[in-house]
Amino acid sequence: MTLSKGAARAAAILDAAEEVLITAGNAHSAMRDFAAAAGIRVGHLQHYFPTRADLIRAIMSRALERSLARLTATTNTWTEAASDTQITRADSERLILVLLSEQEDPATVRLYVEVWSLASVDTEIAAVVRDFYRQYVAHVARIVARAQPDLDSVALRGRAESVVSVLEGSSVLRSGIADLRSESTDAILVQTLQYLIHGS
Amino acid sequence: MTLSKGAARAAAILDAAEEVLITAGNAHSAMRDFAAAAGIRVGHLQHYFPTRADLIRAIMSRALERSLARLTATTNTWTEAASDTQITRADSERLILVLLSEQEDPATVRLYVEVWSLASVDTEIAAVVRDFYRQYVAHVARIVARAQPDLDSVALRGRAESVVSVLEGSSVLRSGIADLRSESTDAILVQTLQYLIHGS
DNA sequence: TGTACATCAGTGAACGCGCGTTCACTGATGTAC
DNA sequence: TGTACATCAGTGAACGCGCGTTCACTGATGTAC
Repeated sequence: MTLSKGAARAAAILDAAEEVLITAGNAHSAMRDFAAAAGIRVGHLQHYFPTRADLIRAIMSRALERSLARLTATTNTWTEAASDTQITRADSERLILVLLSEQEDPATVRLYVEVWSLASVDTEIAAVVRDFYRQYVAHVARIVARAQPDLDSVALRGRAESVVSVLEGSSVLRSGIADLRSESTDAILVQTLQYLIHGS
Repeated sequence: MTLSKGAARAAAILDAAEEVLITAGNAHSAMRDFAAAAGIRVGHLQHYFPTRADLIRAIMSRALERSLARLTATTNTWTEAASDTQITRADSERLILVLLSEQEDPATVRLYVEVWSLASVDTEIAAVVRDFYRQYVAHVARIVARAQPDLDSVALRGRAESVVSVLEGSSVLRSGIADLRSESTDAILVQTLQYLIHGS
C-alpha cells in the first residue's frame, strides 16, 4: 500500500527523529535537531506534530508496536497453520536466539531505556508501555502454553513474566550500559529461558 | 564518625537532590530545584558542586555504591566468619527475597533507569556504571561459587551475569513501568534464581 | 590572649543562550459546480 | 474544461521564558605568631 504524501512525510519525520533520539537521548535532543534531521523547518515539523510531547509519544509507541510485530512475525514462521501444535526445544531455541540477537543492536536498547525513563514522567507514555508489556507477556504465555499444555493460566503468566524479565535484564547487561557480554553467559541465558518455557 | 560541616552539607545536598531526581527525573529537574530542596541558594549549591554534571554524577555514584554496600551487608549476615562455607538453599532464598523486596521501592528503580539513560550520554557515568556491574557480578559469582564449588570461573561468571540479568529485568517488570507484579511470578523468579545459583 | 589574615560557607543578582511555541505568511494540491 | 475556493504543505522570523553559569560580594570559622 502506498502512503499519502502527508503520511509518508510523517513516517519520514519519525524515522529521522527516532535516530536523533537514539544518538542524543531525550534530554539532549531539541525540536530543531529533529527538524534538521528530517530536512525540514521547525514550523513544518509542528504541522505534523504540534508539540514536542506529541512527537516523542509517536516515536515511542511506533517503536513498541514494531517490537511486538517483530516478535509475532518471528513466532509465526515456525507455526504456519495450526497454532495449537506442540513447540519443540529447537523451535524455542531459535526464537530465543533471535530475541537475544536483537539485543545486540545498541539502538534498540537505547530506545527502551528512554521509554522506561519517560514512562515515569509522561502518563500517556506510561499507559502505552504498560499495554506493550501486557501484550508482550500474553504473547510469550501463549508460546509457553504450547510447550507445556498442562500448566494453568497463573503458572503460564508467571513463566511468561519471568521470560520477559530475563530478556529485559539481559538487554541492559549485554548492552554498552553494563558491557557484559560473553558466550558462556549467552549459553546459560538460553538454558534459563528454556527452563522457563519447557519446564525443568 | 562525625562529618565536617562541609561534608555534612554536601551529603544533605545529595540526599535532597536524589529525591528531586527520583520524583522529577533528570530531564525535568533544574539546579534551582536541587537548591530549593536542600534549602539553599543556587550559588551556594555551586560552591559544593560547581556544575550540574558534577552534582548528577555524585548522586549516581553514591547511589550505586550504596547498592553494592547493601548487597555486601546482606550476604555478610549469613556468613559471619568463614567465607568458604557452603551456602544452603535457605540462605540464597533469603538473599533473593531481600533483593526482590528492594525492587518494591519505586525510587530505587527510578534511579536505576535514570542511570542507564545517562550512561549513554555521559562517559564518566558510563564508566561508573560499568564498574558497578563488574563488581556486582563478581560478588554474585562468589556466592554461586560457594553454592557450587566445582564450577569453573567461566561458568560462574555466566551464572552470575544471568542472575543479575534476571534481577535487573524483573525490577523493570515489577515496577510501575510495566506494572506486572504477581505472587506466582515472584515464586517462579525465586525458583529461576535458585536454579542459577544452585544448579538444576 | 589577642590580632591579622586566609579560607570556607553562603547570598543575590545578572547574563546570555537554547529552547518550545506562536504566528503571519506563501505556495501547492485538491474539490465543487 | 475552467474557475473559485478550501485545505494541506511548508517557510521564516520572532517571542518569551527557564536554564546553567558567572561574579562580586558578605559573614563565619579557622590558623599563625
